[in-house]
Amino acid sequence: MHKLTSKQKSILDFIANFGNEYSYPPTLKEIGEKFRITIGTVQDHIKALQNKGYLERRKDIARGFRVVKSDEENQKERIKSQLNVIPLYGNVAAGEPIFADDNVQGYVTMEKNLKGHKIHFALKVKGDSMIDSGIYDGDIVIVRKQDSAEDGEIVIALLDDEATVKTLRNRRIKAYLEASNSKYKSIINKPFKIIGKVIELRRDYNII
Amino acid sequence: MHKLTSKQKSILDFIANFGNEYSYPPTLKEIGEKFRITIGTVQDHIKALQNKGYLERRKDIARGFRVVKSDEENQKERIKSQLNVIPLYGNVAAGEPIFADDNVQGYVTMEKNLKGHKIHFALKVKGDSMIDSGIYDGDIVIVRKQDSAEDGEIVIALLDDEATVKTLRNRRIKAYLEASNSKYKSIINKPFKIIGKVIELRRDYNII
DNA sequence: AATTTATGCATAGATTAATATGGCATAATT
DNA sequence: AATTATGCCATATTAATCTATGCATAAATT
Repeated sequence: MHKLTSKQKSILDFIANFGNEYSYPPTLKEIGEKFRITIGTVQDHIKALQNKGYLERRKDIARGFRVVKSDEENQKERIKSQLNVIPLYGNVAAGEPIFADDNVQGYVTMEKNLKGHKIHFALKVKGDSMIDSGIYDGDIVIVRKQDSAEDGEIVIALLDDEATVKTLRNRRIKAYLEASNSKYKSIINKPFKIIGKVIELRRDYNII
Repeated sequence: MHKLTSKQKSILDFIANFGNEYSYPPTLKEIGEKFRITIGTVQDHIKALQNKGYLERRKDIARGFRVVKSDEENQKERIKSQLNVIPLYGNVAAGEPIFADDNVQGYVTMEKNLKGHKIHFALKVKGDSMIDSGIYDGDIVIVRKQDSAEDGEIVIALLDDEATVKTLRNRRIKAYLEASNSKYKSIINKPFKIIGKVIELRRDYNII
């Protein structure tokens, strides 16, 4: 891959980070002012960056830049910008509305895109009924809201008006919820409602 | 706070999300085309959004929009700004330098502050030797670099030039590494070096 | 030595985009 | 009933921005 000159790199960085302060890319003129060079010179640099594949640009479009590649720092910034901040709900007591604002204990960040653009939330796991699936008391599960799931998927279900983490069993005549702990029996004869599917697990170890 | 009409809200959303596809805000004309209204009408809507405090705009600046976010949005932004982007290393083969750039498989974000300001990295777990501690093959552990740890803490240790996840046992005469799986024996008579301590666990469930 | 690349200047012209006005109709609010 | 806000159009003007072109020099490359 073509390497950038230091001048080109600093211009690329400028373009990439301009949006942190404003919310739009710079114009040629603004770039020129920053580096005390004329527009014509800026054109040349831009052209070089395009040729080297670091920058895309829409013709005749004001501020029509798009940074394709960039250095590591910029990549990190971009990762940050693609994060989703989702609410973390605590233990939901029976009868309480699950998604009440009062229940928000904090916020968790997750990478979006990969996991579809549906609505997500996080939930703190209570109890050890899923221990054989490696989900422990106090773990945090990230959940995608949906009202159905496949056999074997770990779901959040509403049971007796309480949110609970279980494995969904869906293969026979009737769907039921299965605990991943031999101490617990599967829940077969109670009605339940699936509210989401677990897509990620987080566990914090206590730090001294 | 003034409430938005549905028209105003959809225009605000359009402006806010335009940058997801491009990397710059739209022009008045582009907004107009989207909603099949003329520029003059767009002007009116923009003015309304500005008056209500949802949108800022630079005079005479092409695409000079800036969506002013609600309180909730701002809080999320603040959370994002306190994130740390750390490298994710893959399985480190014997003899290879652990922190080589070539081994970086991606990046993971973590909330900083809480966990000290030391240097962190992430590692993909290979094998099932920690299964009884709820750490599975393919899980990602977030590690804080340090060269010692307390009894019972889960550490990343360098053993035969390979990075491995184990529980540190440190209570008797001699420290040793313990697997969390009855199939595996503890590693007592080999020299090892602690390179970090596991502070967080992440597990992705496959999404359909 | 010749060529290419990077860096720079200057300027005219074309195009894009924002602004300024004025007018009209309807719904919501006072 | 009067006022205000909303929602819409049309057009002329000004400002911002991009493009095209030619020229110059030093450094790196062939």
